[in-house]
Amino acid sequence: MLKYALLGFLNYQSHSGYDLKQLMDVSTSNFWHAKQSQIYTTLKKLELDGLVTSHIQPQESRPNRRVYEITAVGQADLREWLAQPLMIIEPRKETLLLKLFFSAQLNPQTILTELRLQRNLHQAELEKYQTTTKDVIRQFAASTDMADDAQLWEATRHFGELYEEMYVHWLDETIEVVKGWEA
Amino acid sequence: MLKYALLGFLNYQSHSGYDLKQLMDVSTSNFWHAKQSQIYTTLKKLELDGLVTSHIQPQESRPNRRVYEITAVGQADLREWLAQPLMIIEPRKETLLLKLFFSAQLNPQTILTELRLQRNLHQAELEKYQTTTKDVIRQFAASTDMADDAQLWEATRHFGELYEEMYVHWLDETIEVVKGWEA
DNA sequence: TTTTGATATATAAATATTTATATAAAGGAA
DNA sequence: TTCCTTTATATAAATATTTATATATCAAAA
Repeated sequence: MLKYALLGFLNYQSHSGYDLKQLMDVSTSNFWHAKQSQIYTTLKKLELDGLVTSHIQPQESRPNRRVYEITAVGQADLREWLAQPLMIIEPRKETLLLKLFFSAQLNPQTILTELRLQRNLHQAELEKYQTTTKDVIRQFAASTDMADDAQLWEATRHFGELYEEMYVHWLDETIEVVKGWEA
Repeated sequence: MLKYALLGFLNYQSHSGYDLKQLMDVSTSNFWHAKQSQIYTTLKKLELDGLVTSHIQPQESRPNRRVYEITAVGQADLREWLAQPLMIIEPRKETLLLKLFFSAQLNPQTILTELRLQRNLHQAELEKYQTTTKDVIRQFAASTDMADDAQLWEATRHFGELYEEMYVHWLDETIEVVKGWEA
């Protein structure tokens, strides 16, 4: 699926692998992420498959960049994927829940330490969505004529906010449950 | 990480690969899932590593079962993993959000069809957590003396409920945003 | 009587992802 | 002047996961 994340960005404009990693880290990391190595190898494969082309862009005082652009075939592939409705619920993987599920034998203090640590992390993440991320999208929306794009990006940001709000709420509840064991 | 899901179940009692697949499907699928093939190959690897042992249990009128039990080494490994607090936020992957992020050029009707389809799926999933899943855990809690386990399982069930509630709410909101484009 | 579904295990092949490492140059900090 | 960070690409190796296929038996349904 990284394939479509890369094609999606390249459909706006050409980018190097390095660019694409930065873009994903600041925009899609809420719902899609990838390591640098996977991005480079996937771009290579996309080029082999004719969905993108690349050329070297020489630079002074910096290493040369390999810039990728999407082909007509790549655009068609992307459009087809986007138009095809997703018919299933994406299965989640949540390590914290897996650990908690098997933690009844553990010292309650050990569980509480973990839950409180996670609460801090998720609270910070929530605040990031409510401030930094929100501002970035607001400024972007004001500076371009891509109003529809900005509205969809805001929708994905809001998902992040609602998710972290829910998560913090659930952690608070679950902390209370485990606290009850100590009495 | 499937490793720890399997060790977690085997720490309660011995199971075959087939059992473990059924167990995961009805209990952890909310936050951890695996295909049958991955379960069988992972069990084989756990045995090689000395974390579990196995023996053939002959059956009449059914194929023989290979039953796995956890070793002392396996128990120690599991306990260490459980006691080690998770220090990061698990990165998510949500295909629907990835598609939405790149969908501004699409016909609004195409987006709305997908969002409404997803709304139905998530609403059904929400109701499953609120009824079937809740009952299963309630009955389990009433029938055993594993009160702490039951409370943690209920916590993971409630996560599923809160998540789907949030998801349906977000879909409703997002549907309204895209509806606004048609006017 | 044939097919379907449930019970059961196993492996091959492909794909996806992570971890680790190598290279290289500029600029700023210590 | 040495070290650290940022910019930039690339590959090897390991791990994780999915898809597909094969085999075998019994019971119930069509």
